Amino acid sequence: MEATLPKFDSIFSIDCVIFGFEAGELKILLIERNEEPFKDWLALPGYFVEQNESIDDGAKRILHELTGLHNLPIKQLHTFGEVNRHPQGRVITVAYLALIRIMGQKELTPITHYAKKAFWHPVKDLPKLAFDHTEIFQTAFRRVRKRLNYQPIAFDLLPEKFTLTQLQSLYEIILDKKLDKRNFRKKMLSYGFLKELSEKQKGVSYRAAKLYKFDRRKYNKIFQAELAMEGGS
Amino acid sequence: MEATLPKFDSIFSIDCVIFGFEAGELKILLIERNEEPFKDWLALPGYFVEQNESIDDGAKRILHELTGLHNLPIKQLHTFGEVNRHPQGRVITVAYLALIRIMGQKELTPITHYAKKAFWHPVKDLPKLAFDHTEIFQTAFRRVRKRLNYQPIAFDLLPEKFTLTQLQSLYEIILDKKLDKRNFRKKMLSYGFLKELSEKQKGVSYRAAKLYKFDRRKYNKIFQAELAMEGGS
DNA sequence: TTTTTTTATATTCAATTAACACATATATTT
DNA sequence: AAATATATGTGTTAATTGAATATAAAAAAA
Repeated sequence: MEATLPKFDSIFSIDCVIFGFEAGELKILLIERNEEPFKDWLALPGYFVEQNESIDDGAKRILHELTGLHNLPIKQLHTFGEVNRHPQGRVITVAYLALIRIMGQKELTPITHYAKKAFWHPVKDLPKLAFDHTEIFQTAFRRVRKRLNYQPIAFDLLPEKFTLTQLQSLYEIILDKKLDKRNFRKKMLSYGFLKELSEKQKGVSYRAAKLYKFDRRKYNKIFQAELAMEGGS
Repeated sequence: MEATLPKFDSIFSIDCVIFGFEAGELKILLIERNEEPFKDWLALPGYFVEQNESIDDGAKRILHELTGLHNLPIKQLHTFGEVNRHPQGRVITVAYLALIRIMGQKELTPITHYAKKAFWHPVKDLPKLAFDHTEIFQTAFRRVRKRLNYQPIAFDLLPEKFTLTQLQSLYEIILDKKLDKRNFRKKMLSYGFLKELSEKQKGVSYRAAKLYKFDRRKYNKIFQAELAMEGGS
């Protein structure tokens, strides 16, 4: 566990691209490295996989150790295997992706000393990252952008209760284009998986908007019905 | 290169799911293994990556060595990293996927002795494969099925000149459902990337159908135009 | 009470998709 | 040469979805 590479056994690593949404901005989780190479650089949270853990388990462990966050719903993104992507030797990294809700400002506290700190950084104006992490991030962002069109991933980023305007603005940020308010609301509501609450937004200096919740149970029903229709055999 | 695992350095492997279409059937490339473990079993073409090659390059090399096929247009599919997926130790495998045209019955001839032979096997009635290769195949097939709906991958499988009926039946096989002939043809032709040839089908004992070609240049034009429209910024 | 700001809502038109049946061409058989 | 068998090739309508567009109502602040 020192700054040099371990012997050339099981040189797989994991790197995680974790998206969050806070203060109207899309952000990702970064760490400041405390180890060579790229000491003091910003990087995606990542480290080596142990021999006795699956890569999925390893990804969860590493993320926890570097950020203090537990058991995030990560999914595999892509594996990066260029020969010289790591300056000290051959390291193949499996990138993982998650979209999560940034909770109240709980501090992110690395448990290991490989990271000096962990923090949320806006996706806009991302600095140059260690290794090929900029490329990994871009792959992740492209994936998210595509997936937003056919999966309900926006609700993983929003607070539990949200207004339609907040939802729309998240779509606009990720897709990087303006959407028509009337059509957006009509379409979203037509799916039938948004539950209108009796509560309203608070603390705004203008007309308060209704709050909504994402009803995952209903979504699954609808989605499974579709699958069954298309599935055949 | 013996039957035991190499020392525990660089234990990444590659496995390839290569789809083809022949005699009206969807098939994949299999090898018969000539090495323990799983000697004599059927398996996806796969082997270990060298330390000095990228995983993409490794995949091409391995596929060539095991089947004699050159430079296939493979793309990464998914990485499988369960701890016990290989009985002799920790091996993480990166699966690759390609869809190709099965040429005239050129023999598939393994160059290495790791495989006794390589051959096309129908996707229907696939036997139990070595390692977790059945699971890898299923992941690949699901991916192909989804992708068929928004990518022109059918033309990678068909011969250069094909009839609309052949095209439709390939769709029906992959999606495992019947499609309406009139709607299918109307839609396909409406895209504008199919080029009608003056030739006709030969050797059939009924009215011969027109032959078509996929015009990739036109497809790219259309597709890029769409991307530009959606892309924003 | 007036102003400011944002929420909330409907209609029309165009485009796409889904459902549906029969005449024509060609090779084969008689 | 005529009849038969088989797959090709084609259009219309109805239903659904997507795109475009403007204004009144609610709430807080001045």
